[in-house]
Amino acid sequence: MNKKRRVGIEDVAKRAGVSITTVSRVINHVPTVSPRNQAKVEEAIAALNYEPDANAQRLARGLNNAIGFVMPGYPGIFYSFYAVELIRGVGHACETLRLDLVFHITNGFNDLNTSSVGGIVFADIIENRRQIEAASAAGIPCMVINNIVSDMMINYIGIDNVAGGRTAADYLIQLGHKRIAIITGNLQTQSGQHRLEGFRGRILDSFGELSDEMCQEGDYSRRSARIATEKLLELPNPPTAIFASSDDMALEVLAVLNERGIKVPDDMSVIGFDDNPDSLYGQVSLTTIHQPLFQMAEEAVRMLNAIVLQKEKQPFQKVLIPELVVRDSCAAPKRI
Amino acid sequence: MNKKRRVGIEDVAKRAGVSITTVSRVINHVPTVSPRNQAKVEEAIAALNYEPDANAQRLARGLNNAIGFVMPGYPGIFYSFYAVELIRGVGHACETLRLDLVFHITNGFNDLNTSSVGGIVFADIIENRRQIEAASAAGIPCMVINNIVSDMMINYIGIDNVAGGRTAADYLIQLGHKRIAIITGNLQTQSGQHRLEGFRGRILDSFGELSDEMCQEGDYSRRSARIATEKLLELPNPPTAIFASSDDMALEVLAVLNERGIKVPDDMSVIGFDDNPDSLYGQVSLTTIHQPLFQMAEEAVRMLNAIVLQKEKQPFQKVLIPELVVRDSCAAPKRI
DNA sequence: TTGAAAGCGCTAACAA
DNA sequence: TTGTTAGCGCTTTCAA
Repeated sequence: MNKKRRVGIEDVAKRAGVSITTVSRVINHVPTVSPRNQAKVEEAIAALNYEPDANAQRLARGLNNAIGFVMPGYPGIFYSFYAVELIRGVGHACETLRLDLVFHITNGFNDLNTSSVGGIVFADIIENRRQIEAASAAGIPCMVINNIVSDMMINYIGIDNVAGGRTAADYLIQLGHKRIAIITGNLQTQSGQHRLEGFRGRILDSFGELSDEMCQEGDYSRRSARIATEKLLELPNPPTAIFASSDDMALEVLAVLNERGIKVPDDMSVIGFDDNPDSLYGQVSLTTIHQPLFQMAEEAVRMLNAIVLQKEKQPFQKVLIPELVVRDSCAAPKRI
Repeated sequence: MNKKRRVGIEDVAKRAGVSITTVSRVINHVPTVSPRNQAKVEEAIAALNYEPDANAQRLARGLNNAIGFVMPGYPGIFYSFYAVELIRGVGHACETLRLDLVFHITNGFNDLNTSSVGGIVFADIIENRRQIEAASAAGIPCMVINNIVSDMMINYIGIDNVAGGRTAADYLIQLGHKRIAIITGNLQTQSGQHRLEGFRGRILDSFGELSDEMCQEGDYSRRSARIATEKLLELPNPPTAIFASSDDMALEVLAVLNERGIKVPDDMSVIGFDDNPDSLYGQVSLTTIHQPLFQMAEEAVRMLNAIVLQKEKQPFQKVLIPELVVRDSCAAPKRI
């Protein structure tokens, strides 16, 4: 209820002694304005401290320079390195492109206000498939981050988590490990499933099987990593290497090992996934799989914007390959 | 550029056989509509899958059901428990109040698009004083979170960090400690300054002075906490207790102590600040000072919205008191 | 190079 | 209880 009448385009026009059309031209950098008028208008804008009304512009233009960003609101999401990187990337891109960022944290069931944005970025697909379908049906371009979507014709940019899981297993096998365990991520998420799938595939290639005891289900939380690690250590024949499906979890694995006096990498190799800078500052720096979350989020916004402006055509689909980052937490096994 | 002509209020009116005004009334729950027309309009809305255009509504109403949320964009902000709690709180409140959340991560120098929001929440004041002044001058209600602002007539909701710092020192003194060190937060921030101020005040009360060596400057990063802890431990006469100005930092202190085989709380007491759940899962759970960040952010949005709707008058100013949470990382000193 | 005028999709007096 | 109509603040033809 901004009561006090804001200064409008008409005030500027009056002061500059031109029509509102000319003022509009100056605002929008339309070149056909005489230097003389240009200067007068600029003076007036500065003097009156005029700012165009974004809503009126959007209405008149029929397009929307805001993009929506929808994140699943499951508990703990904000404590993850993952979510925070995405927010940073999206935020940065919007800043650069001068787009308004309309943020939605949602459980996937409430309605999105699609009319206030030109396009929507969805971080992951969990419970919110319906929202994506509704937005698409309403003609709003959507872009899904961090999910490879094969059963819907939609724009996405994802990470090849199968390749990532495979890379982790491969590295450990190359080092000579034979008893390699995985602590999975949340298997409700595609990333959790795919990392396991890639890991299992590589293990099967070499050893023919991945035993149940070597496959502990986690959910990306530190707590689940602790429980899984303890189970692994209590095994009659514990693993010589552990692949934790996120750096956060790997850090907890490291903590448990440390508490029990098990040396890394001498007595146990640990590999993570994410390349979270937190994992650099412990006693041993963590070997991990790097995934470019920030860049992915940034590119998602840039491409979505191009699509909204019809400078790019749909569907835009891209898969990024995560890469091994060797640091200090893995070595050849001392025992077999 | 949502090309395809969306279904508008006129289409609904036509189909329902009423005027657009009546449709508008239904949308806005104006009670003076006959049940008969009400039903017809509702049918038409459902059939056409009509959704009102948020921009047009805002323009016509002259008010804005979106609020802005401005966060300082300094590096690392998103890795802090602090920032994430605020985002969660603000996000949740907007969800509840059905407000659009326009998110800005800013260095404090670029301009804010004030015209697209009804009010703005500023998380902290760092470099962005100018933005707050500009928005206020433009008549946009502002609410500052986590800062007690005495030199500006502005709405704020803050935390009494002086009291928090004092409480931490007091608890340690009560336990019998005499050599108590502080690792400060970023002293550019008010919270960093105030926690130090409160801590120092209480120390001075009991001991008359706080030596330089017992006061290590940090910046809320884990790295700075590590460096500070190392300095403290190398002292000829190290402290028996350490107050870290954030839980994140306290966790790093714990990590360093653990690496050196120093037992907590037997050989060293450690107290943090925040009440970050991460600090529950280590070997010792952290004694800390709880600050209600989530609630603060939520209330900020709620009050700001009330102000925008002129249901509450300005300035709204409130200070929350942080509280001691006793867990396992502090005990009476064994040595003096 | 400029301006008049017709909308953009909706709300809110006002009159009926 | 309903509909007519004048805006909200801007962009964009179109004609000059």
